[in-house]
Amino acid sequence: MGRAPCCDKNNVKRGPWSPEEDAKLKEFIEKYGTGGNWIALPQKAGLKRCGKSCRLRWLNYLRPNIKHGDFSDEEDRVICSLYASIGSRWSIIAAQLPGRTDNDIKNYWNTKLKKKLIMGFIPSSSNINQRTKSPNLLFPPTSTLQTTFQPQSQASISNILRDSYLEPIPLVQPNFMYNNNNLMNFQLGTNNQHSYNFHDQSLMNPMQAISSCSSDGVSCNQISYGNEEMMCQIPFEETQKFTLDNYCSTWADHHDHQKANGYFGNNFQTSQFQYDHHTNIEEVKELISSSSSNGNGCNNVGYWG
DNA sequence: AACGTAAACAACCGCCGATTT
DNA sequence: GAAATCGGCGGTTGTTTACGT
Repeated sequence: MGRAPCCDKNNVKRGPWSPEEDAKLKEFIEKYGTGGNWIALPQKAGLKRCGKSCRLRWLNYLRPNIKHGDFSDEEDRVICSLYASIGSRWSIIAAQLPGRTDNDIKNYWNTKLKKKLIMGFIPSSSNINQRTKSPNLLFPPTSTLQTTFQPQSQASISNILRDSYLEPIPLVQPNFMYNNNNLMNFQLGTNNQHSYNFHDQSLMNPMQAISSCSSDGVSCNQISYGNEEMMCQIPFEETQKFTLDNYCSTWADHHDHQKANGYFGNNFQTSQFQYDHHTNIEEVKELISSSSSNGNGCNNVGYWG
């Protein structure tokens, strides 16, 4: 049995939003909120729109403090760095850039940033060597990665970016501490500017936890921007296994293989891919151009690249 | 000025996971 | 436990605008 459509497509308006519709939607949400039900919202607000369409319009355009255009160099680097580490998880990337929407970033990446990268307009990080000196989860000094493919010629943009070009940013450079209960505190961020509150007593997938911090600007209650303590607690014994070298397979051991495919890429397998720290920017460029033919630079390695 | 093409952006589609019934 | 429902996400498509010839 197929899923029922969210609205009667014959009875809803589609296409660009008029200023009147925008005003109606904005006024309604500012007055009553979304009520946690986007499907019912358009009728209540007097709009002949699909609920999903209203949600998108609000999140991407009408909600307060949205920024459009004029991405800074710093934003460019954040986007590239995150893309390098997590791939096209636009909502997560957007969560790191206040005022930016996933749609905006996605469009920006697809239309401009990739080209900028190819043209060499994005400066590589000055502290790229520092990362190789400091141990952390996702950027170990030397490492093998669990991937679903091996030939470097087919490596994703992400792997190359991650390894050879861009600095890690706080999201992917967690600090680890142990508390009295042999639980590891997992601190994301180095300056308390961006921190996360999440708690999971099991070996967890950090990306899954982070993804719960959506960029919707309405429901997110897990991101904090203050000095709050934030932690992700992982049982001590699990931290022994918590390295990039074996993280994927460890995670897969604790969860079903189907999910592993979801998190680490389709047809997850345990063969290893030694990645080359000396990959140069020319290869990045090549990969960008070659990956554009399959529509997604990180198809092959799922969330890790 | 008219046309064609590329770029940029907004919006839609369909799938997935979580939650509710 | 199964089905229905919903929100969220990423990929794709459609439309508008800018630019070149």
